[in-house]
Amino acid sequence: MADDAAPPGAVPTDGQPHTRALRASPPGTGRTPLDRRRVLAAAVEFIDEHGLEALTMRRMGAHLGVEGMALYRHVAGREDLLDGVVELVVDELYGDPEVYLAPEHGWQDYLQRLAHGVRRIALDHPALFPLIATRPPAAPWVRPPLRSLRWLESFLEALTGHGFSDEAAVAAYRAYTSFLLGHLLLEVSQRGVPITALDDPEGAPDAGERSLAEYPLVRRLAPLLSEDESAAEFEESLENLLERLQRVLRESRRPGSTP
Amino acid sequence: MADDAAPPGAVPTDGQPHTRALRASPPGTGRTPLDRRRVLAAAVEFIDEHGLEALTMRRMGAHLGVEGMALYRHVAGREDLLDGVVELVVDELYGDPEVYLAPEHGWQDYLQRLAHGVRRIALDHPALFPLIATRPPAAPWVRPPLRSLRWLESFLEALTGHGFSDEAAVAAYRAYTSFLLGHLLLEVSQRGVPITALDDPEGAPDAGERSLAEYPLVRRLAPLLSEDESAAEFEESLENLLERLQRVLRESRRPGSTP
DNA sequence: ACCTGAACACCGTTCAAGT
DNA sequence: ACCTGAACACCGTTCAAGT
Repeated sequence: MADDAAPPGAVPTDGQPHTRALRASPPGTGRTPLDRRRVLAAAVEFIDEHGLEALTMRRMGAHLGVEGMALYRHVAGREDLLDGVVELVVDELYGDPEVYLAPEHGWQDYLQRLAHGVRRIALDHPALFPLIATRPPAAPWVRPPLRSLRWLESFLEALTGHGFSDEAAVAAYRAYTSFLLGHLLLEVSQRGVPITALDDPEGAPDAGERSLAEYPLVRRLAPLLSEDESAAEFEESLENLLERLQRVLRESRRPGSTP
Repeated sequence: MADDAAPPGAVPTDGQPHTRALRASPPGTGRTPLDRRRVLAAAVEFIDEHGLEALTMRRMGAHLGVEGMALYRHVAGREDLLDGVVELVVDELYGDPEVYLAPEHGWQDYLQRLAHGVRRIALDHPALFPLIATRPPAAPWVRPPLRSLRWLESFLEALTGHGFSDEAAVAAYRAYTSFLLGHLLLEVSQRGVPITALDDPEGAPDAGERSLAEYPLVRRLAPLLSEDESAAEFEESLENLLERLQRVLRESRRPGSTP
């Protein structure tokens, strides 16, 4: 990611010429050799641009200026490629200063920042989010879209560290992931993932537009239904979830029942 | 849907023998000819049994005792097959007496019955639910897992008919679908969709089991994390959502602010 | 009317061969 | 060390031909 430039502030005395990586391939072509990271990054780019179902090993090769078969040196196969793509994209979270940098402002702040970080990823890669949502996780107990033991650990740490019981922390993890998954999957699909194929047969009158006569309420509320309040709804549902967790926390702290 | 039986109460005088459909194919084989419905039903069966990625046109043909190419007479192609499968499964809801039969017991009862109906579908067809969740809907405004204008209309009718404002009804639809989608997708994927291929290389020590040393909290909470409280969590989140909607309804009814 | 066989373009994947 | 070319098994899909 950051290894194509000299370390910032380093004096250029280590004798590594800038062009080194560039002449590993047939001299004159000036193309740096592939590696797993570059293949995955190119795949993310490709999917963002053309959608998931357009991705074939051969087309990925072409996108990288190489035959499709060359990819097998860097990924185990198509499935592994997709796993790697999901991992790469989700790992953006670790580098997101909005999620990570801020010091300790309590568990609510933590959940807020994490949720917004995941949402940013979803909106940046709408065509990829269904994959993030549905690929079987690599480790047990991990629930998409938080696809790693590392985030699970971090999540549990944040909550138990702020007074949540073990049970409450686990329940919170489940409720939180459900919320993120449901909301973001629908938000992303609503934003119309790029027309899957080249099949937009001109001004096709939207298929169901005719049958709208049978659904008078839908027709009457069409203007409302067309409004996109995703962002506000996300904030509101998230707030609501946090309040619910807050309540759980308060109640678990005073085991009696009187205020 | 219900046209394979005589109308209820009709006298059997229309002289249509039971065996009619059974002798349309090569005499002696006794196989009734295909139709779209049967193809779709067989596909549901096949996916339930072997998983999504095992479904190819050729294998579907074999499953029906026919060459794969024969299917093209009844479905437009693989994509259309999958669309049809999703539609067929979701349409089970219309025939579900637990969802439909009961008379009017208010909007909360309606949302409860509908939610449980959708959950039953998800649990009956775990391998299919990701498709229900992610296939682009046929009509605008429709949000999975409620994949039809008919349910959207019914939903809006139930809420506006019980005092919800247009805005509140639409917001409720969005919150409700997000909840169902997120919860059920995770519940279904947690139940371990059948091993995708035949690749379960013996007692593979669960991949991440070794690295558990790096995640002490996860390890400590492993027993809790392994518990499956999906059903209870579903009920609780649903209750919570209904209470939230109840609050919205109350507030919209007395536009002032004092109780 | 409904299905089959052959054919086509395109897949994923393997592997010997090139440089 | 890294990529290419040829090959294989399997796809989805079309269409003329069978019954």
